[in-house]
Order: sequence, then C-alpha cells, then structure tokens
Amino acid sequence: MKKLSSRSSQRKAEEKSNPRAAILDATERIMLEAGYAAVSSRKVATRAGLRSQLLHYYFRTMDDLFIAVFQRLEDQHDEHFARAAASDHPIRELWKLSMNPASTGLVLEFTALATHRKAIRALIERSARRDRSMHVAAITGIMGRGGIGAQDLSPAVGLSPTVLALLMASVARTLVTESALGVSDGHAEMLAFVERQLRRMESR
Amino acid sequence: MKKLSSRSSQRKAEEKSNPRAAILDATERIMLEAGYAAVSSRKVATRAGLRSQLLHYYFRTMDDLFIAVFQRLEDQHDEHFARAAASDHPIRELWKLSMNPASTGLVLEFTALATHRKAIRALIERSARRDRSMHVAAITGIMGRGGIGAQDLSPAVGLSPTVLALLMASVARTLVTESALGVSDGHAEMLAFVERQLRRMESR
DNA sequence: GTCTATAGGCCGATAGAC
DNA sequence: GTCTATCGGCCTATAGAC
Repeated sequence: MKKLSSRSSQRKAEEKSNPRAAILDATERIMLEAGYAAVSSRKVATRAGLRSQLLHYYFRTMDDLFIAVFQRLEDQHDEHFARAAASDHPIRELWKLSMNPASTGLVLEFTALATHRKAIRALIERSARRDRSMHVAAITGIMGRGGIGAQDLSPAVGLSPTVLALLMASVARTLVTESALGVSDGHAEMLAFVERQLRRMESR
Repeated sequence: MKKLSSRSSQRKAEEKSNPRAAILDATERIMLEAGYAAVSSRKVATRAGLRSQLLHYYFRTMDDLFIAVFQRLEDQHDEHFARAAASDHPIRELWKLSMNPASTGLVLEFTALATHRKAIRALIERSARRDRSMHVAAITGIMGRGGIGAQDLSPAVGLSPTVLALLMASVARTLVTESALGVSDGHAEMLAFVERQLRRMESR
C-alpha cells in the first residue's frame, strides 16, 4: 500500500535504473501491443533491459506481476477520475477518460485475463463494481446540481444515472476496441451523436 | 468453402465420431471457459477424446484451427441473423442475438486473439465490418417500413440506424462480458431500459 | 540486488509405421 | 486416418554464488 510518487516514477523508469517500474512499464506495453497472452517473464525482462530471473526477485510469480500492474493502473485511474469529476465539464471529462485508448485497452486485457486466472479474477471483479458505482455516483451528483438536463433525455425515456453510466462505458469500450482493430465504421457518426448529447447536457 | 450441413453435424460430434467437428467443438468450449490463450493442441485433443497429433492432421497449424472455428461461427451467425431480421419483431430478435452469451463471448475472444495473431486479424476485421453493415442495413429497412418510430427517439436526438446499431452492439457486449465476470451491477436497470425502448419501437 | 545455472513442464509440429 | 516416437523451443520458478 506504499504510495510511491506515481507522478515522477512513471515514464523514464529504465533510464533512472528503477527496475521495478521498468518491469511494470514493459508489461503494460506488451499487453497493449500484443495482448496479455504475450506477456512472459523473458519478454518483459528483455523489454525492460534486464535478465528474466531478476523479474522473479521483484515479483515472485507472474500473477504477482499482473496484480502490481493492475493496482498501479487503478491508482492512476482514481486520480484521473477525481480530476474529471471535479472539473467544469464533468460528463465530458468522464467521457474523455473512458475513451483513453491505453487505459481502456489495458482494462480490457485484464478483463480477458480474469477469465482464466483465478488470482486476478477477484481483483478485476471488485474493480469493475467499484468503477461502475463511482460513475453512477458522479453522474447522480451532476444531475442533482442541474448539470444534466432532466429534459427529453431523462424522464420520458427514463435515462437514469445507472443507465447513462453503463451506456457511456459500453460505447467507449466498443469504440476503443474497434479502433485498435482498425475498424471505425460508424464511429464518426457515433462521436457526433455523443457530442450532441454532451452539448445538450452542458446547456443547463 | 464446402458447405457441410451445419445443422446436423453440430452438436454431438464426438459420439458420431466426427473428429473434425469434435475438435472445433472442444476449441470453442475451451475458449469460452478459459480464454483463447488456454487453447493448445494437447488440451483440445484431450477434450475431443483424441491424440494431439491427430489434430495436426485435420488442421496443420493452430492458426488453421482458429480460422476454421471462426468461419463455422460466422456461418451460424449468418443463419441466425437472417432469421432474426425476417421475424415479426426484428429489432427485438437482433437484440436477443447480440445478447447470446456463447456467440458474443466467442467473438470477444477472437477479437482479443486478433490483436496479436496476424493471420486471424484480417479475418476478424472483415467480419466486424460486415456485421456492422448488416445491422445498419437491417435497421434501415425496419425504419423504412415504419417498424421503428421516427418520434422523440429518432429526430430530435438524432438516433440514426448507424448509431442505433453501434449502441445495441456496445451495450450487449458489455452486459455479456460483465455477466461472464460475475458483475451485474445496473444490468437489470439497463435491461428494463432496453425493454422500454423495444416496446416503444414496436408500437408502430 | 544481480549474476549463472538449471530443473521440469507444456508447447507446436513433423517423421514414419500401419 | 490413426498410431508411436520425438525434436527443439519457450516457459515459470528456484538454488546458490557473489
């Protein structure tokens, strides 16, 4: 639970000869480029400029490594979420956050990984629930402050904070996944639709 | 390209001693239960009641196997899609189809697999595009026949066939993925929301 | 902390007999 | 088509020297 200054230690971990952070960085990069299944102690070590046995000194098992990567990711996500929710255009910033290719891509890899890694599964499950409830709470707060219109979007159709949170998360995931695959059919139209909804919500 | 009677050869492949179909079935089951990364020639063979070397007789490489599984899946999907689109309640049936845990789960595994398997990638990419355009075409047709209301859903908010297709696909994927993970927070509310929209669309 | 060395396992794929 | 046998490779993880 040590909160190592995530701001400074993040980027150039290798140059600063911080092996632990270099391993985490390398793991993330491999997951994004080639998927979780491509993560092996040897490949990660090579990427980080280390020998594979050293990886086992910092992380005894590969599960330990995956867990550490995920927890760092979650800490960063919490920071970004708090900043977005506290901004002048919270809905728009939350949407932007969900559309971040790196973090969303990693979450999707971890979700896939959870399918068949028992030790990971509980972690992801808890995180997914927490994230959903944080979004619902944030949207509820924004609606309460009149930040979202209770107009034709809300009452007639019945768009609750829960439904809106799930819609935003779903669409963002699809757009990010498909983009990574090189498929973007209909994306421009969807982004224009989202933009229209954001403007509508913000015009309160 | 041989169209082997997909109806009859599907289910009890092992009992009928149809090794090829038994291998395809076993691969699908492993992908759904443990993810694409858990698929190995030995595990598939064991599940199918065969020796692993025999797998290489029917499918020279593992890529060949994955491709065959996907193509069978796509053929089945086409059948189901056509039946749904031609039914009395096409939108509802298309939604049901998207919510099928098995087929949607497999598609998600293949999408993840495509990230780092060159031979698979092109296949999935083409299929994703085709599926999107089929859905858009179907929804356009339904709207044209007055099967979907052009009311508050459509014009004011700007819900086009493309946007509706992307929304449906996105939400269904999220619900299926999260359910598989054991997370269902907000799902009941979302399903109720969808049901309300379906009724609204059908009341034409 | 970092090194060398290595145990022990599962993997994809092929050769060749029947 | 199905069998036996097997090669070479990459994997996780540990032991033990420095």
